[in-house]
Amino acid sequence: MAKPSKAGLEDIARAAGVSKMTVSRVLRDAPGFSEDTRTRVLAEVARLGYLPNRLAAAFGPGKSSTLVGVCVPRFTSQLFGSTLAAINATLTRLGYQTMIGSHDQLPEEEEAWLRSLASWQPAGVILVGRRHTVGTLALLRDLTVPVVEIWDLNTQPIDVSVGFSHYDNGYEMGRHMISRGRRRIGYVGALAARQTMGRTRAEGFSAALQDGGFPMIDREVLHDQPGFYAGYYGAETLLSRNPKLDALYFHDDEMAIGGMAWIATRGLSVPGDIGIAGWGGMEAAAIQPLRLTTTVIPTTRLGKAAAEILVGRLRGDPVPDVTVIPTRLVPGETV
Amino acid sequence: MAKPSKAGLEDIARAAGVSKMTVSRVLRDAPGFSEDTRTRVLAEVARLGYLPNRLAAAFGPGKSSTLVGVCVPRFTSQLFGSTLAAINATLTRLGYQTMIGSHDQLPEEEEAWLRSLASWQPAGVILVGRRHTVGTLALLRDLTVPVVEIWDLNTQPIDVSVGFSHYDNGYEMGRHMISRGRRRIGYVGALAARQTMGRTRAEGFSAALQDGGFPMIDREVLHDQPGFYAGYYGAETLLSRNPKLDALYFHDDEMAIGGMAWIATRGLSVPGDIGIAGWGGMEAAAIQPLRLTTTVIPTTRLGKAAAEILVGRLRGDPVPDVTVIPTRLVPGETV
DNA sequence: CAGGCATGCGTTACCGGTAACGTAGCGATC
DNA sequence: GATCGCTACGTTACCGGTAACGCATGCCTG
Repeated sequence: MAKPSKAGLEDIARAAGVSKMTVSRVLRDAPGFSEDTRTRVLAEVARLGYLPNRLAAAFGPGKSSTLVGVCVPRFTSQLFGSTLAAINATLTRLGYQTMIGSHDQLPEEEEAWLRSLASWQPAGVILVGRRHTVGTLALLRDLTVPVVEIWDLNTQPIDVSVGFSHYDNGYEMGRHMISRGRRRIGYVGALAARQTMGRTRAEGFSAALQDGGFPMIDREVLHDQPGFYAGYYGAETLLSRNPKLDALYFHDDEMAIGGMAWIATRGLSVPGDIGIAGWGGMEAAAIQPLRLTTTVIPTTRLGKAAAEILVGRLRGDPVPDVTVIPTRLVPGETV
Repeated sequence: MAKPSKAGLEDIARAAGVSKMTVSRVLRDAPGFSEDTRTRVLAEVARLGYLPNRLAAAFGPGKSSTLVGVCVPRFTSQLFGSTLAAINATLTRLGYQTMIGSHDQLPEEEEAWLRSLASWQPAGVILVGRRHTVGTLALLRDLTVPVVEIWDLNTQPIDVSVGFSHYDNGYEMGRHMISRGRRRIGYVGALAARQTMGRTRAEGFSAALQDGGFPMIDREVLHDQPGFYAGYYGAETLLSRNPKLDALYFHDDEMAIGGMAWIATRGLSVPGDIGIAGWGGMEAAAIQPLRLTTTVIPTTRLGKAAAEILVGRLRGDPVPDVTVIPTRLVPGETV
């Protein structure tokens, strides 16, 4: 009751009549102790309310860190949020702790975060995206720990990659639109100044339109963060400039819904006058009068897989370099 | 170029012709060195690409940790996400690192997270909410570090509190509805099994209706996570049971928007047939045809304030025990 | 000019675990 | 019965920083 958190290995050892090292072995389940000793030690651990000091464990030359760094673009996205939740839950369940950061789609911020993380001697790193600065690559090389690049599949990963191809996502949606008879197609994006994965989707989308014989008519990429209002405003800008467009592909579902809201104010009909597609499979689409045509991303599955693969690497298990998490284009009623 | 990350204080010391301790003093800007020495040391630090080992720094008896634990209910909420982003950005700017966790509105999960955090010897803790297990309280007492409770204002905080009163938020909205002539009022909530702050708002709301002479007619609190679809379904359930309700207060804006979507499918008009109010000031409300009546929460300001107050406590500055972040009821066109 | 004190360092010990190594006791083997 | 090898521990050193302390040197003051 006095000061439970102050008890260290030494205290347990004294109380159990063994050495520090034996207590350490019991707690880590390392070989070298009898069943009898184990029982005595665990009893004292419970009685004294021993709390391990991971700092000390991760510090020594053996460096048995249980710390994993995770860096996402931002905290305010539903998709990144649920991926993060899955990663965090899985790593916690497997006995690891996460140190989470965000980089706002700026590679330099990612490097700054990684530099800060490195000073905590992490056991592994999970990064969203595959575009990194040379400084980041050098730091990762020096760290010599497993690195999992997620979300945007990297076929030549630094270490291992888990995700899917944004290019293919865009390409698939482009083909889908053409197959539905759309001919005058536009694109509405966000975060124009950043190297987003939405840009990669737009490239795939554009290529599909080109290959299908109906090249993209126009695009509007805002500087804002993606979101409902950005979609609303983007649709307004693009359709005012090009009223004859018969389909729009948006950066994501929220923007698509925002775009449909603007279209509704103009008295135009979806999909009659104009077809709409989003991306992500976000919850907001659930309450739309029409089911939104979109690409569903299994965020939880992706996060769980990423965490498990990282732990596999940490344990030395053989893991695949590249793990594809399949996405699904779900045709709705909007194209 | 060889192995920059391997350089330690010892290496810098040797290269600069001084002792480890002097290098340490220079880097921490602790008194006890000349300007000349400083220049030499910093030159070697830059040349050798020295990376500090925070593990070692936080480890010793001096325990100068720069680690701050932050625990939020979940990662997939826009409001918690933007608060988290503000906390993280502010702490990073001030030279701290964050270790983030989630507890899913379960006090036991918060305790488990805190136990895990404690083993990293953090310098401070930020918790969302003010309901904690006895185990959590005991751990916090043993840790003897600053604790900032945010979001839900605690007038008798463990250490310090930054936030606003959810009860008052609800009460204010109750009065507002009555002042707008609403008389048969209902409530739609979520996460029925958890001690959410939405429940506190509902209590304040109910009290205002009682005090105003028009007690709450009915309520529907779903077990689901709050979200568009929960709002849709909750409105359906409640209004099917009680078709004569003339106003609904929702757990948050997303649920309110979901509720309006269901109402639209029934051909009812907002605010003509039924008044709607949400909570949070979420972005989804921006694209609604009608401006949603809601309470706007300054999440960024709250997060920034919380982080700054924590750092103030860490530096020993005098900080207020209780900091109120004012929220704003914004009457829209839906009540 | 002795004494006091600030400045600018170096030396030592230590934090709490863990790797590496040493060793006592005991049964099995040749 | 001497050797071997295994089990179940104890001992020691060490990780990389920092607090505490020691100690010259130079300057100021009475």
